[in-house]
Amino acid sequence: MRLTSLADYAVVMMAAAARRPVGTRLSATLLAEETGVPLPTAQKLTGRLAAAGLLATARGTGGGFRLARRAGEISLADIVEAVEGPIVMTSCVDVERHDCALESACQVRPHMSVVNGAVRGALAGVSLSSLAEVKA
Amino acid sequence: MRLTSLADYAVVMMAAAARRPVGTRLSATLLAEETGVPLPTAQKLTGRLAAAGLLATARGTGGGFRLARRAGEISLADIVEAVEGPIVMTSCVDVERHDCALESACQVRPHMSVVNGAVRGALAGVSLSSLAEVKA
DNA sequence: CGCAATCGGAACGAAATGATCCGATTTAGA
DNA sequence: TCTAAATCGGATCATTTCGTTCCGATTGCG
Repeated sequence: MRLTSLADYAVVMMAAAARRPVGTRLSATLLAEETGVPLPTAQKLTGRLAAAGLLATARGTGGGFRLARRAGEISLADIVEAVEGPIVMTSCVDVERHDCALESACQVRPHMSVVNGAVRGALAGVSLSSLAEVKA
Repeated sequence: MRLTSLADYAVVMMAAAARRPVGTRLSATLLAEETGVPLPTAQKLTGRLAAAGLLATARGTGGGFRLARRAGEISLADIVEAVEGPIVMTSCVDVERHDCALESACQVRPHMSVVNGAVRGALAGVSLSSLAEVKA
């Protein structure tokens, strides 16, 4: 019930990126220095974030990346899912993975879907722009 | 952003226990057979749940355990915390663990507290009695 | 045309989780 | 009172995932 430090780093990096003026050219090195995240780890994260469509990348010398969408259009859930994969409380909720010992007799599963939606909603309700604001 | 299978098992076991009439004498063996959870794992879980005050245990031949409180007074958050420890999204939220690279300059932390509360609230709002109900 | 700087993926090591086993404690019955 | 069965409790070991690090592919500039 805690998000991995990878996801934690990703959130901090994205917030730092959102604090820059839109269109600013960013690099993994820059964000690593600014956030204190180890450079190799930052590179790994940018890769995942780009693969998820949250960052638009450009290779080459003058390359780098920028936010693919406005900060207000990116939610905390998007970032977490980009790094950790789908948000699912239990494997029961995952699409077609019947490894429950009780199979269909499991009475808890339908409730889990509700809980899952509530948790995901809590994360989806927080936009990156609000995270970039300086104060609470 | 997913709870461990240990916590998953614990929820299923507690739900199975809540479905029994109040005061019924339960054992780890019984719940293991009913839920399909491996017996040693079930024993480990009952230990943690008892240590958290969710189960009242009795040793000896006629021993076993029962719910320490009414099912309506036990929330999903209680179970998860009993197995996984405190619910904290990031280490920042944890009490006095300043290992953030940015230390106090981290602008994201105050927002995390809000998110943390929202997620915890989603889990605390689900009681064990509702989980024990047969239908969604 | 060569060089520098960047992203992208692959391999390694470490930590935590999950499953298993054995010992300590307690009560029921003889 | 003593034996014995049944339970909880803690300690040990394999497995998986996470986290870090390193190296190759690609692109733009001099």
